[in-house]
Amino acid sequence: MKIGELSRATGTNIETIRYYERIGLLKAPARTSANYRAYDDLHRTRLAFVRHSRELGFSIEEVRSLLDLVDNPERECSQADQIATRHLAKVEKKIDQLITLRGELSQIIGRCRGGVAADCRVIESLADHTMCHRDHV
Amino acid sequence: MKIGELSRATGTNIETIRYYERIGLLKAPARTSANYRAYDDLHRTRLAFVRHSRELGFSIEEVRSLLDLVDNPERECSQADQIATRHLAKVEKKIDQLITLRGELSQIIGRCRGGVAADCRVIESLADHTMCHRDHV
DNA sequence: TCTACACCCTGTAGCAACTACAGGGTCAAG
DNA sequence: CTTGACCCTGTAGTTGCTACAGGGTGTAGA
Repeated sequence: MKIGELSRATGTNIETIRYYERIGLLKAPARTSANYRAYDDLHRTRLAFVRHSRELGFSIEEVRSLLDLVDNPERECSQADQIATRHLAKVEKKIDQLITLRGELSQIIGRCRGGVAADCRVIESLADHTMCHRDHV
Repeated sequence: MKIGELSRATGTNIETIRYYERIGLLKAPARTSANYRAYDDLHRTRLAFVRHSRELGFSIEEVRSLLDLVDNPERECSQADQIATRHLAKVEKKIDQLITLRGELSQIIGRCRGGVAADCRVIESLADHTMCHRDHV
């Protein structure tokens, strides 16, 4: 499988595949006589794992740790669970933050009654943080 | 006001203030004889506006457009409203995505029953996207 | 007066996680 | 024999900062 096929098979940008190889997330594949990368099914599986993990929001370093567990099946599963649990906590925190944000934003937008910028309630709200009812990060 | 005072007054990192000046978000202030930046209250207000906008998740370019409206008070307020409304839509989309993500993650985590990585359901789920009930980005 | 220390300056490099070239080589079809 | 699709390496750009390195300035105490 050449890099273009792997790219199509996994929905991953070619540059991204090469990037993953460069940072050591994917092992370097064999090369053809023309120096083209030649991938096999194991590479495809591994890349799919990486992509899926990334889609779920795991960082590259987290993916690296997860791949480490894949490569060492005798190790404790609890490590994977810990990574996932911590990530879930981050996601939940982010959701909370964004919901707060959404509240602030709709309040600010709701104040707009048209006219010129000089009288703009949106701009006024942005200038004056004390108008906010809640804190935001 | 020297940069350190402005930094404390607005809760902004000194490096960040200089960065904002470099990218033209803040106007370059006057300098003292020792070549120190000398800020006044207008600078403080402007930086507070920038910080608040950034806290609300507006991009630097969006902040730039908003500042443009501040500097041209005769312009239509609807531009500010448009920027904010578009941003709100982005925030709402992100919330939806994260909620989907949260669902996927808790499902994956819920499957963990301990043991070694070879039998790990978390890793299994990451390897096999087809187990997901919903799509994720 | 010396010196310690907090503060300021510029310029550049680093972070995450890619993405986008530039400038070349390879290979099969028409 | 040329066109076009594909591949290669290496480097620079993206966003929004943050972190130095290697200097200068200003003031308080010994």
